[in-house]
Amino acid sequence: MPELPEVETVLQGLIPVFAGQPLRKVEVRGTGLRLPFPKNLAARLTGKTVLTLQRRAKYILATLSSGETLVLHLGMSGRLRIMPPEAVQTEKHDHVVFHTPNAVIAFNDPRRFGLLTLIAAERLVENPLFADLGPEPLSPRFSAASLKTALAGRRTSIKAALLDQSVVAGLGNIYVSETLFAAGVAPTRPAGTVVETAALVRAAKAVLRRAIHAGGTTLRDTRFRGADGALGYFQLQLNVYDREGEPCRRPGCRGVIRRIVQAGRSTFYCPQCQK
DNA sequence: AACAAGACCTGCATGC
DNA sequence: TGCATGCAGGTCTTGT
Repeated sequence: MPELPEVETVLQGLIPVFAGQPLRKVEVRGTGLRLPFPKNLAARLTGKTVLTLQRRAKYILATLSSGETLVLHLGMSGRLRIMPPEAVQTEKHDHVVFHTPNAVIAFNDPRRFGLLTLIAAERLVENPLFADLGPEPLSPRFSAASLKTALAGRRTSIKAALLDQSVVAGLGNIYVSETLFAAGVAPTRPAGTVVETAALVRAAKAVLRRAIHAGGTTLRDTRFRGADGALGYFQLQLNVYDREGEPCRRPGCRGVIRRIVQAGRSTFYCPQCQK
């Protein structure tokens, strides 16, 4: 589920039921996900109030009245299931369950690539999870000039470079393919040779904004019925991702979408449109 | 320093 | 039906 737009969608759904709320009870099942859970996790959360909620890259950050920040990453398969207190259901792979006065929120993650930890707020930026993150793609810090600098001298493919969270923080496998298509850049080009950084930056911002808009629309009316952000994909028209063998959507283009594997991951592109 | 490959997990679709 | 294979929206570690 989780690239930047999906995380943003989950965050927007979480804010009304989590921000400002006291954690009356927290259930922790198992010993951890990608990283072990912190010691005494349930005790350190119980009775604390969630002060603010924000997103950084693909992480959700909840500052707590204890001075710690609850850090959440959805990995590949993480979901937050928001339930009214009178209709709580437990599911397989529910790892942490938060109880607030108005909602019960379950962090469910079958593949367990997700992450949930606590970090002292003043030490957040120096934490290894965050220290090397690049600029937020929707911020002015992600610009043609900054991308040019980040790509300079790099011989890996532009596809792999844009997936690198230290180059830009939040793009994932779907939106890198969509960005390269929108910018007309072939995914195999060595990153350091790509001069179209202005086009790439413009494309990435546009693709992400559209995706956030689509995801947000879906979430609004499903918030209490298993909102999971994945629904957003039903609304967003993808131009290349998962469209191998299908015709290019660009008007007048006779190209057929191809799938290749780069750094172990699928890349989709139109050989006619992307040079 | 930068890069590709492997590792971590479970679930699902496909083909025999 | 069972079984094997390959695939999945991420990121960290390993070895070159």
